[in-house]
Amino acid sequence: MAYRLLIVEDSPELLEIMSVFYREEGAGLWTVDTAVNGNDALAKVSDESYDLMILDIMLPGASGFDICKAARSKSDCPIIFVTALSTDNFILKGYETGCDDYVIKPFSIRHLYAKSLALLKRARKSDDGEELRCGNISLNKKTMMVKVKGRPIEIKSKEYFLLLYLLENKDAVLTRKTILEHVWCDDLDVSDRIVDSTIKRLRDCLGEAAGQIRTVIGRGYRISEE
Amino acid sequence: MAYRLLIVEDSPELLEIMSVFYREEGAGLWTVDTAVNGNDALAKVSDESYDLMILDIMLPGASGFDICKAARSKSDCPIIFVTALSTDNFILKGYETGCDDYVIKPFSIRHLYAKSLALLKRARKSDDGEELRCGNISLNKKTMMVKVKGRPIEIKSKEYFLLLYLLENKDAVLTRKTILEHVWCDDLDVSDRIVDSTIKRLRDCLGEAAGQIRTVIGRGYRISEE
DNA sequence: AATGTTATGACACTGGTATGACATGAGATC
DNA sequence: GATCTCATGTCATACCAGTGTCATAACATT
Repeated sequence: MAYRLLIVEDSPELLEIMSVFYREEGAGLWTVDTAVNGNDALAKVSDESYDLMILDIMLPGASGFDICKAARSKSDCPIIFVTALSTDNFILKGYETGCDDYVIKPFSIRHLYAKSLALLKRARKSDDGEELRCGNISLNKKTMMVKVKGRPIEIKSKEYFLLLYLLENKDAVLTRKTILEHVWCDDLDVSDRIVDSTIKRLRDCLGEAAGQIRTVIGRGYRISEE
Repeated sequence: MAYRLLIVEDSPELLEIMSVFYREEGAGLWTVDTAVNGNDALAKVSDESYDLMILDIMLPGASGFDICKAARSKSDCPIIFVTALSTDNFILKGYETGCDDYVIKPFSIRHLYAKSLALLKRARKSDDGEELRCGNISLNKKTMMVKVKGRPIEIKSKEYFLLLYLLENKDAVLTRKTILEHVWCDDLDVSDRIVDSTIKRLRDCLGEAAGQIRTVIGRGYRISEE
């Protein structure tokens, strides 16, 4: 799954260099979209959604600051300003507008690329990709496949949703009550001993990874690595 | 609640400038801890837990890279390298080691400060808030996880709820009676010596942070920072 | 030194949890 | 529609960790 990148830069040469670099270096990691002026960029920002934006500040039409503001009103996608304006005031204005980083021209493209990866890594932590992992267990929300040590396993519906809920709250102790509310949300007139039974069945499914589901006596259950 | 910042820098003057700036500018936003050499820094990283680290690379003793690696093995706290080494190779090595940003000396401290805030903002998104902290102990009400110096510890149900009650009344002296009413609310026909036993077991769990729970003879117990 | 208070370790027991067998009911198959 | 099959909920039982009690040691206060 490629990350969507938007580069806004009014110098066509630099734009070309950057987009080629991101396309080549990542070997398909990035889908690069570009704009050469502020208004185009604004239109793209409002229409599309991106995983990372690299914005020049001085642009024909709207400025980089305007684009950043527009983007922020919609999402919190990481934003890097790339510009020749190196006075403290400009830089601080950039951060106030809500950017994540500020790179001054001339710059090393490898350096910029490394920054992009670091930023993406941190931003991705907060959003939920479709693959949840914990130790030897991985669950794909899209395909609803669960794997242990990379091998797919058979899993029934209730066990699947219980595992999903546990994984979405990795390391957290979940009480039977909370689990019931989230996994049996519709009919709450079941005994909360059902959680025990389902945990048992889930552990059976997980085989050697069963130990990752810990019982926390008096409080509930939690899933963790190792 | 203040954010814990670690600055590692072998030039005492620069270290002083930076720590003063963070303390003044944030007006209490930061608790600044410092180290002037690699080995001190390594010790601090393994003992304490921080919300942000600013690391010089060239240091007497262990290098900034070493410190970064050590920190990463334990937490994913944001890390900024600050150094005069500006060759591409060094910068890329920094990012490979897992830093979040790389600032080249000489640098603007306001710029660095703005970066710190941006990074903190992003890092905080991914963690699950509402943490009660007191000295080396932290308790997350949502995940029911208790950490000492940033390391999770095993804790049983009664001990957990006792610790929670103490932390919610940090620095206050709590009598056995009050504690019983709040932690054993349902069955009050227990002897109030049970509080002593549970305090003992809680102290055992807390290990080196056990001393934070003080006995106040004739009155009860209280929790405080050192 | 005497007295009251707390720490500590051993022990017993209770209540929460694991587990397997069984009941139920919704779909699938004929 | 009858039958089969499987997923899911319930229950009884056994087990054991967590919790409460107590006796004794250590400590604080007078």
